Amino acid sequence: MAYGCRVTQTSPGAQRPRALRPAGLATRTAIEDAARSLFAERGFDGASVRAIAAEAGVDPALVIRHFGSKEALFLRTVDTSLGIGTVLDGPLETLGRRLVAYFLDPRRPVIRQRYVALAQAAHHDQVREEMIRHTAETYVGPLAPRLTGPHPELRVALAVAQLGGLLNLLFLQRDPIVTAADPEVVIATYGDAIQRLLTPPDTP
Amino acid sequence: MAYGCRVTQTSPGAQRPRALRPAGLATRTAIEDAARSLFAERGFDGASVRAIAAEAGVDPALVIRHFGSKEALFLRTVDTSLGIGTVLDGPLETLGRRLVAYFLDPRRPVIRQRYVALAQAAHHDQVREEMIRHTAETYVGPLAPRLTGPHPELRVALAVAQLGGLLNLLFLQRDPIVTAADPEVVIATYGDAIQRLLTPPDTP
DNA sequence: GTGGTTGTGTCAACACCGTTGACCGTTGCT
DNA sequence: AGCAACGGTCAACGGTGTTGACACAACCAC
Repeated sequence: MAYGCRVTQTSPGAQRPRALRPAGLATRTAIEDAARSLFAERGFDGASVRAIAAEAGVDPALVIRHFGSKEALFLRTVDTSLGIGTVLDGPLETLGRRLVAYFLDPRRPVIRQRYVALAQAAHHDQVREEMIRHTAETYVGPLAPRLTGPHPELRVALAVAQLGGLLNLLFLQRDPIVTAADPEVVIATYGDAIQRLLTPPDTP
Repeated sequence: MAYGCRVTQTSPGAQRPRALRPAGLATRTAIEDAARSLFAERGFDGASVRAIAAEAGVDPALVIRHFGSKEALFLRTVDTSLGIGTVLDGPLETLGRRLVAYFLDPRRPVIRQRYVALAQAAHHDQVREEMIRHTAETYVGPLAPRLTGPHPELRVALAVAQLGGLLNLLFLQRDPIVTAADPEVVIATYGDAIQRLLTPPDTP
């Protein structure tokens, strides 16, 4: 009954070791680097734990030992925010187009990789919950108070849905029409449709 | 070099046997029924070939024998259209709201199941191509000619993207905000945003 | 009727997957 | 010195989709 820190009495989730030694930390980051690389390169399903372990030069079992599960490793490794960050800080009136422009920017090819990996992992519960949390924290929290008119939270959530729809068609489905279209036209057209959710025309 | 009908010379895809006998047809439909049921119930990943075979009362190998692969069985079994059909026939001016209303209708719980299964299978190439084909055939083809203004095909594709975004947030991510919201509000708000893509206000 | 072809079905196996338990050496604290 | 915990390896488990070898049944030509 009296044991160490590996497993506590009630929560099997808190299994990450505290006070790790230098060697442990080194291999941990090696595994994280390998995971980041392979998840981006091959997606969630395509990157096997064994391949990640091989890339990091360790035993597959050690990956699970350190991170608990492949899903947990993914969550600790892949940035679910896709690097949005400061885009949301600008003026609300042009946010629609700026959001679309950010994700369509060819100088950020990492976004596509991360989104594909994220979408593949989306039907695992922990990842799903993290995405919900991220939406609430990154989008709804900061944005809803700045909106006028009814149902601000819902309208932000719907704007996020609309944004996700574009990423889905563009990066996952690779729809030929949208892919071949002039990015500026997509930014203007789709951005304005998102804008309508954030600042409806009858709410000046 | 000279063999029967199982595999033709050039196309390895046409491997389904012709002129099947009654017994074969019966088990084929049994497998299809089991697959339809389990794919809807557990999704693409959750429904294993072995489970489908067990439900149909046959050997797992027979499933692959008959359909070539799990992916092919899925494509032959699940309706990728989600039953849209006649919704697109009505007046263009109210199509945005009608589309959203169709997918939010609680009398059609099958839609959610099929969408989840479809989304899980979406990163397999054949399924992806089928979805692109379906978008082109069901939405872009009939709708784009009815649109006025510039880039009609692109605007239809973007409307489809937007619609998919809602389904994604609602059925896959199960976002609490949208889930808890009044469906009528969602239909009005999101439907009007879609409508803006189809009939922009500056194109009367 | 006989033989060959072909569809139908079964069985065992392959290669791979995420994960776990048993085990061992090393580290660091007391 | 002793001991607990960490860092790591190994083999294995139960699961996956898929394949090849093989057996039986139905049809067709002779």
